Amino acid sequence: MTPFTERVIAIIQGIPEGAVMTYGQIAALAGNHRAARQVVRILHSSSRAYALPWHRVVNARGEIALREDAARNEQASYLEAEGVAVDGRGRIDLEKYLFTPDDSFG
DNA sequence: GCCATGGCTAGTA
DNA sequence: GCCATGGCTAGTA
Repeated sequence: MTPFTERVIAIIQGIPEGAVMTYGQIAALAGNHRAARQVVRILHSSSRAYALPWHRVVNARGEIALREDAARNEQASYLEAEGVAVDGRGRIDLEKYLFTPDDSFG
């Protein structure tokens, strides 16, 4: 486990219920703003092992990024269960739901 | 070589 | 729509 990966995992574990973060935002916070795709890889391979709230991660446009319908529906229903509104095309309003860790430190 | 991205540009209306 | 990106991993030697 590299430091970058550890930071990504810690950041994802810190996303609160009812909020989302983007791949690029997580990568930037972990120290490399260009490593968004690595965040994808980590989610893909480590979500289960680390019990990550994978459903709270969306792309920069506020859309569910998963390809398969079944998986998209699963993510949408997890989000809605937490109070995050998802429209028919899998879009989330980032103005409302984006979690920016800086907020916590007022 | 993979990948659940992101940012920019061309092309349409 | 295109394609550069980058940390990681599988597969070979």
